[in-house]
Amino acid sequence: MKIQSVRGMNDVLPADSAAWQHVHAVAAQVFAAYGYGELRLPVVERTELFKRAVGEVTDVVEKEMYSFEDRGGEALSLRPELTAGVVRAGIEHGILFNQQQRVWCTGPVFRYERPQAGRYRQFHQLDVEAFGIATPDADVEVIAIAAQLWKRLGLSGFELQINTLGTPGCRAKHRAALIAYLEQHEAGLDEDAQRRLHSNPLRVLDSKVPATQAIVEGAPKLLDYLDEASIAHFDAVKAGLDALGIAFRVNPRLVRGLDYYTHTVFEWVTDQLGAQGTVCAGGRYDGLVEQLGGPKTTGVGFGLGIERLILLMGVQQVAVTSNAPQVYICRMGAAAEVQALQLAEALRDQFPTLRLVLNAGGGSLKSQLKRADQSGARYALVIGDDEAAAGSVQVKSLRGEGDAFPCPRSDVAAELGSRLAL
RNA sequence: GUGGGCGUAGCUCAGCUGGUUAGAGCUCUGGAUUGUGAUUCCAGAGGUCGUGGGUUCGAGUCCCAUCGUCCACCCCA
Repeated sequence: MKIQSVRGMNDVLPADSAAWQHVHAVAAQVFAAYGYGELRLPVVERTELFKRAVGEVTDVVEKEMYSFEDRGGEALSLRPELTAGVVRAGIEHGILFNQQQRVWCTGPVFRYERPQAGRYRQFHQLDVEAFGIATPDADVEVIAIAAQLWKRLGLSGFELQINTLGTPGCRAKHRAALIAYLEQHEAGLDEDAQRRLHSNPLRVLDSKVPATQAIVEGAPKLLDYLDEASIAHFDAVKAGLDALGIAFRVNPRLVRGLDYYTHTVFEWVTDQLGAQGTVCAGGRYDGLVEQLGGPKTTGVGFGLGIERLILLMGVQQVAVTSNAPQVYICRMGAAAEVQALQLAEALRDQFPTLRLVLNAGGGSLKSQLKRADQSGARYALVIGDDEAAAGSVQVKSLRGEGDAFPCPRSDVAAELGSRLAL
């Protein structure tokens, strides 16, 4: 029996890693452009952290966590999202006390679910968080970061959906009223809706079942429970997005699955990825830090699914910075092999960004050139007995830039430097 | 956890109502061209037909189980 990777946990092969490197490079650049600093965190945290942050009765905590006891009996979990760990670390190192803090984080997260298109058990997120800014300009900033990222990656076709959940107070009042209303009509609800009634009543509002929909029509609306400050906050977010020319749609049914959200919630959605169209999602979580034992401070941020982002880049065929070699050196004959070895190292010394492959493992010139071609290199350098004796190198274009020509060895660096703009 | 599709060469797949030795394309290796790739031609290598059981004179093909994978539901990035 061959040993395979764990279900839903995938390898990224060299042919695909260029896209990942591109995403990380562009993201790091964008986050820096907004003054966000990177946080690197452990993949494992105490299970208790996620129970308290994400919510005890959420699907993520109830049935999707990889939880285990370590040898010392500690209850630990592979992180199912990044925000909880970011907040934990922020509190632990005292960087959330009485100050603003802009941070980002990336890495693998884990959820035990059935894999499907755009959903995996180990997946990767980019996470952006702004702490200590209670005003709606932080909500706008965080959304703008995502928009900037799409712009720089060359992605389009998203719909930005936004909604407000108000304060925990109005949210709770609405929730109570909603549950009371739905309980009165429980018999008329479909099976799914009855199950969600207590676990996630806001989700019932989203039902597609006609009978349930009819009941939902008369249900208490969150909008009616929002206080003036919440409405003003939401209006300011919308105004900020308008000012930036970021199109959005208010979706009153937009509810996030994690308990900690307050006020603004948003999703960047695409219809190009099948059933899992949410690429980036987030919102404000003003109570979370305090709830985890930190100071009373606000937070707003988002999580972005890298796999979904990369799938979308494939669909939209966006250009990715190539990491294919630029030059491949073919060599045969004892003297030439040594000269080529020295030349390769000298070229790398002189041009730190040059991507150069030196043929290894021998082979006929024919087979070496075949490898050169398939490596994606633009030029092959050929050094055989003749060139070794003459102190020259043959420069050969593999991409239709004219015939091969001999070049004195001392001039090779200059020749490549100008041709490849090194 | 529920439902459906699919498991045949490294990859993408064909293989009829069960019937000799399981095929193609791509890739790879070698040759045509003593040292010139990508095009062309020739040759070669590469298979426990996912696994286990059953039916049958005979199973890649039918049945059962199991594992894997993909898609969808639930939920979510």
